[in-house]
Amino acid sequence: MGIVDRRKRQKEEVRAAILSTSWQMVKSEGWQALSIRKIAEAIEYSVPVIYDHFANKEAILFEFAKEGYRLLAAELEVAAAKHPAPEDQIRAMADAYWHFAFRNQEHYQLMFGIGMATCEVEKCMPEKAAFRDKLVAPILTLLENKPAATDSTSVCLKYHTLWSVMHGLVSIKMMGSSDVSDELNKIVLDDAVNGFIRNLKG
Amino acid sequence: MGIVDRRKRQKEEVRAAILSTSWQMVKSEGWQALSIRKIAEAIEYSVPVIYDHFANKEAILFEFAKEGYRLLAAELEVAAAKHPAPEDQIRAMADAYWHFAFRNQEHYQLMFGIGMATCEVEKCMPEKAAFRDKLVAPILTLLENKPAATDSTSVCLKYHTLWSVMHGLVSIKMMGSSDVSDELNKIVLDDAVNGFIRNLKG
DNA sequence: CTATTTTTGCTAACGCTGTTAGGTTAATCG
DNA sequence: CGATTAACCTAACAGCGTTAGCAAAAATAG
Repeated sequence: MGIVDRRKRQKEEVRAAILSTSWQMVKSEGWQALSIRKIAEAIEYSVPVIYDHFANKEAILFEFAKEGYRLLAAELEVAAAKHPAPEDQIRAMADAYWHFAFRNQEHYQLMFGIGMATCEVEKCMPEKAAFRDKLVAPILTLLENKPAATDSTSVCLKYHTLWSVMHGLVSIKMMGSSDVSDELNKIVLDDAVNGFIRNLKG
Repeated sequence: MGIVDRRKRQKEEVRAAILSTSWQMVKSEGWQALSIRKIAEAIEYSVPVIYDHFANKEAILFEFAKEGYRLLAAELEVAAAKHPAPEDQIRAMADAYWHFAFRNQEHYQLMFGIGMATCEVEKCMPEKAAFRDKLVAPILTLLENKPAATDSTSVCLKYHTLWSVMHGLVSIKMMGSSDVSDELNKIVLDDAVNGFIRNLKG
């Protein structure tokens, strides 16, 4: 039954071509410029073929958001692995988060920038949970040293605070409404993260 | 010369009708659903008339972003005026910011949510400067008690940190990817703001 | 009061967009 | 070989922002 295998393989190739072409477009012209018709032309297929692989345009962009979460989680992993102390892990991860955001602006915007129909993201996007776990780990370790604060609300609370600080800074810088230099922005992040850690230790 | 006056008045009325119709649409269907053609139909004019009042669709939305900044600045003003101590002012303003964001989601999204072509916003949007000044004031007061830290970079840095925390939290909640209850979110904000103030006092 | 100019508003089009109904061709299976 | 199924395309629908060019109405000038 090699025939059906080849068919599947060929279909997979078309799908991959759609994604790779799409990504090129997103990278070079922004996600708003992505157009089904342009994709079709680039892959040398007619328009409806694309709908055999993706429900609609958003589904294509959604794929990149998922990829973004995978990439980010991997980079956080690497950053944390370089340090034994949880506070250093948090600092390193904040650093990694910051750099990820600006080295992968398109990914970042697709992950967080647009409403994205938001079908309760965590449900249809397990990728996001992995990212969260990476951040939660060192917070948990730090809170364990401080008894009576390891309950899940505290951890959840602190994780949310940390993420907010990072995301707030990134998105403010990204929307360009910040007339502030890159260095200063990095200092702001470090300052905020240090404040967070101090607050965490009590 | 009453004639030219009436003309101006009538033109102003059309402009106002465009804005009011647009705002209704944005409120009820989201800013992405705003359509020049639908506006034209609602105000019972033909499509090109709208372009006599606004350069393009974005210019209409831009108007609401500006309005948002005016509203926000006013609410921050009121919140701060209720407290003499700068740290309480910061807390009150964070609270006001939080509530503004969710009572005025459409405004908020237009202010910060979209790239908005971002023509160096502060330049073509003096409204934003007023908002910033409101946040900066109590920070400045607090830093004055702590000598050798009143330089403008510090103030700018702290303002950015505070704004980031607030905006990060708001936008994470707004994108709906947060499975966290409202109360907890509010606690996170208070926690973060308290951490910020503690860090500020040194 | 007529003639000219200015303002005002419209129709119709251009060139896009996402999405889908329906038919045709090619390949596979019985 | 004939029937079935999968692949694929053409063409259209219904919308979008934007603009060129023209008609009508109003205001001004002679």
